[in-house]
Amino acid sequence: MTSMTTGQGRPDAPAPAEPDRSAEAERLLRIQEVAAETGLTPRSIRYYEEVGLLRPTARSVGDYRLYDASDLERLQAIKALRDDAGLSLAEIGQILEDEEARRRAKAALKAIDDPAERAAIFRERLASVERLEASLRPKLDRLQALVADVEARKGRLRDHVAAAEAELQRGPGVERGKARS
Amino acid sequence: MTSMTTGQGRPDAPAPAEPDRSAEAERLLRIQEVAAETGLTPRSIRYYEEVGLLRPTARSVGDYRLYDASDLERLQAIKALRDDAGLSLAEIGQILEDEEARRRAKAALKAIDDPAERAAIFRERLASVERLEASLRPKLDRLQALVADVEARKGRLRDHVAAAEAELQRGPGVERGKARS
DNA sequence: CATAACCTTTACGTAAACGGCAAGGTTTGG
DNA sequence: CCAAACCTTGCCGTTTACGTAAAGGTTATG
Repeated sequence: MTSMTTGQGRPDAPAPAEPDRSAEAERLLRIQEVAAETGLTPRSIRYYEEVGLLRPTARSVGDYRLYDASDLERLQAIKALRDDAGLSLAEIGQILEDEEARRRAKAALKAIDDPAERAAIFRERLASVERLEASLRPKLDRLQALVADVEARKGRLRDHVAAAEAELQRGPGVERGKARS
Repeated sequence: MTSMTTGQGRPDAPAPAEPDRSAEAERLLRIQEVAAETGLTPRSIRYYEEVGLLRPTARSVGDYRLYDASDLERLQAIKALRDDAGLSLAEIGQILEDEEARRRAKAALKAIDDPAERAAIFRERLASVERLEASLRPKLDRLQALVADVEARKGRLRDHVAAAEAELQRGPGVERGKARS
């Protein structure tokens, strides 16, 4: 679920002659099923399409949107970036484009033999994930600090609760000593 | 900067007889200075007041908003919760109220001697920070997973870059072995 | 083949979080 | 005391990310 490698690149599949064969029965889902599975609403999914975050793999004869597994992944990635990282759809769009550029570069590598060119492609891919990291890391760090702070306070309060309950057990009448916080 | 203990509770100070004395020259800032210091806009600060997130410590004769250090802290906390944790102003409001309730409970403790009552107050405070933690922890965990994922990819790409550059150094003509990316 | 359940596009509505402007009062340096 | 810089309270506008309803095709099922 953390794969984040959610390709929107299907440059001509081997033509869907007969629907569903080749082992794993590639069922296509309609928008409501996708919504149920991702926890998004159909409206949101259509909206994401509207702003260019994903196109459904296919359309039915009657123009129903049809999604495959990779679309699912992509939507889950979008949701994660939105909810967990709190990014705007615009930022998410950038990230996904970057992601695709990396995928294309990776694919292109197979056809390239010149070592210098290969090195250049690797460096570019590296720079791209570093940009991605740069967009997430600060938030992570600060959130981590925030939570650590809360944790510390929780620990102190646990101690205080324990102490207070111990005092309760020992019976009252005992004057309490200084205790901060 | 991670204190997060930003009190909006000033129950009657010893009356500001002469402005500025008592060691640390408690200067009050006007909205623009506060904006500069917090990275917020004056508009946002007024808006936060409008929705009840903070009231300035004082007003000048001419009704200018005047903020003190604790207001600064509170605004920084708001900003952290908004930007890092990605919470809505409504959620932030809840959290700050909780925070204040804890502060009041803490203050009340000093006057209470009954151990049972003290224990109860501690338990309530504990429950409160646990709610706060519950609102932050899931995001942190998932963000962490996301970043770890990105990190891993970065590591792999670093290796590939290194390998490619090594190959460059060794000179061309060498057929490259299989390498999964 | 009828019909319920689902889908389509189009379009208007909304909540959140401000941005920006107008009209007018306040502070402060010179 | 006066002008520049800053502030106030409206109040309308905007962007983002959808919600919701309308009008009308599509699919699955008995």
